[in-house]
Amino acid sequence: MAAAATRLQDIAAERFGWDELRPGQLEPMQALLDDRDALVVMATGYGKSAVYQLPAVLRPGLTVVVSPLIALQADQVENLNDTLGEERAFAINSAARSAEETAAWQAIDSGTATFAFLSPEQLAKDVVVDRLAAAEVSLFVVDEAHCVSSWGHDFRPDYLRLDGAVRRLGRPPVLALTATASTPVQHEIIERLGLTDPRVSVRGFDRANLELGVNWHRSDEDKRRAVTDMVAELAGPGLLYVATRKDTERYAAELAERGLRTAAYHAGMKAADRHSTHERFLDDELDVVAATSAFGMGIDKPNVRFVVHADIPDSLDSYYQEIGRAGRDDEPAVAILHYRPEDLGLRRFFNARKPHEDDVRKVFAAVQKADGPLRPKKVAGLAELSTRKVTGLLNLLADSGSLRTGRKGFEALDDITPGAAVKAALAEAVSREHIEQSRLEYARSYAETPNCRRELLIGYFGEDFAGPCGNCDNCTGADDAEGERDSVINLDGPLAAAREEQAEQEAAPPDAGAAGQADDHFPLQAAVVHAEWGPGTVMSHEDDRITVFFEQEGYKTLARELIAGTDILRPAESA
DNA sequence: CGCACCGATACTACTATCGGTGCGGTGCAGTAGT
Repeated sequence: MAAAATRLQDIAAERFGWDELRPGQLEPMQALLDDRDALVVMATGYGKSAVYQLPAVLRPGLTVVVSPLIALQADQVENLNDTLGEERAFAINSAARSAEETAAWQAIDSGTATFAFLSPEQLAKDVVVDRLAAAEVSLFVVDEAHCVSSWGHDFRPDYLRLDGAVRRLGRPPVLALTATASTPVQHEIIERLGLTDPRVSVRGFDRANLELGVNWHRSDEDKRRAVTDMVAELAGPGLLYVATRKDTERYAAELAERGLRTAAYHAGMKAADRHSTHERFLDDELDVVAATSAFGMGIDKPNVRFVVHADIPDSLDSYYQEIGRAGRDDEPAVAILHYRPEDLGLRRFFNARKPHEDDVRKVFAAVQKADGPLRPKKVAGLAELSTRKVTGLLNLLADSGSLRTGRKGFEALDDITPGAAVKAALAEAVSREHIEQSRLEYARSYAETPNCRRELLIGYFGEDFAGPCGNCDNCTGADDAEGERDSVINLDGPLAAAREEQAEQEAAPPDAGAAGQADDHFPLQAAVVHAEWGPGTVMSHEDDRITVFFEQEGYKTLARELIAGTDILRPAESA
């Protein structure tokens, strides 16, 4: 083991110029080299990419990297080819010119390519998977793996079909990488990608240099004024996240009037403008970008001094990811949420997208009538619906137990009636909506808690952190009502030490039992069963209650008093 | 779900309120047209 580590270290220095591998990188690398799957949750900038780049170069064959954005793929390809000093990384996507595409496939076919970057949509195509399978695929990497959970269910359903592609590629070891994943999201990534006994490493959850705060507002007007005032005063560069496209432009205009160098950013803007804003922000030519959630993935800028949210995001997963773009240089930075309970309404609206019963019925009927398994595209033709919509509905029908998936596509189970299938699918959709709502409720509890915000935030990610942290508004008693943010007291000593320890802690796999402080019967991360809500995992402890993530219902908070001495909640029998 | 906007109404001269309507995020891929 020690010899292998030394060898990895040597090659890291020789091929990539990395003097030292960091704690948390070596173990998953070793796992991959031993043909074992791995899940790595690591802050951006810490060196996630190294975890696959090194094993990819060491092993013969092709490493397939699934990456959600074409722009991100282009950056990764360029960086790799620069570092390696030869053309060994290629991207396959719709943006490529045909000559580039031909060259990429030739490199893959002939074995000179080491890395192939693709979107999940590419891997939904038989021709693509077949051609990759012909090259020897020795490693399968899913970058930004939280997208599996956050986008797969309705936005980009091909994310949920990646496990099929992995099997058809000969089941190489799979590595899932992300900067943000709460324990339920980690579980979902493991399940959806079909990871087997993965080596799980979680690094650097606490960002102690981020000062956390929430400002409450009664009216929308007050909130807008406070947001503009705050952003105008804070030292940049920084990010202002808002919920709607219109607001990005509105805030950008108002801040420009205050003399700031600003730009709006959202997905409806022209690609050239988006690119230019991105570049100007990285080059310190902008003080603040007012953006929707479209901005940020792939941004690794060290000196972002603040991330202000004018509207609450849909979950703490999103919030943590967005504020995580501040203070990467470890210098002080602020993360302030401007909150109105009314803002939750928009998020509820976004969560409440239910499928139409008729569409579900059509899709199930098409699959059931077929002689053999069908691919989504084929079903889409038969049901006269878009492939994307059909893929989502097929996933839903499969999740609710009416369809099974194999190498050749979807097949109906023999004993399911269309009525039962539709009913189960709609129930599954309701369950998903409950889970989404409960994630939103957790975000709300962050906004509304009178206690240490860092404790709550880190607790959401399944780690044990006992506040007070000394660097959030609730710990320092910063006066929110008057918007005074100057008199922040920094506590040092034991708290700082606790943070150090937290950062260094290598978390156990999510299903490996107690990772935290023991409770009488329900330690953190313990598997439990509730009489009504079914199986779940203990997520956090508060003084008089515990929070559990239930697989069918999402997050629920239970009063200790009410469950003590009853059978309502009990430890799950170990399977 | 909440908000902005519009036109109607109410009932009195300028402004207020009500009900209806439309809108709201994230990206891929593939195709049509310059």
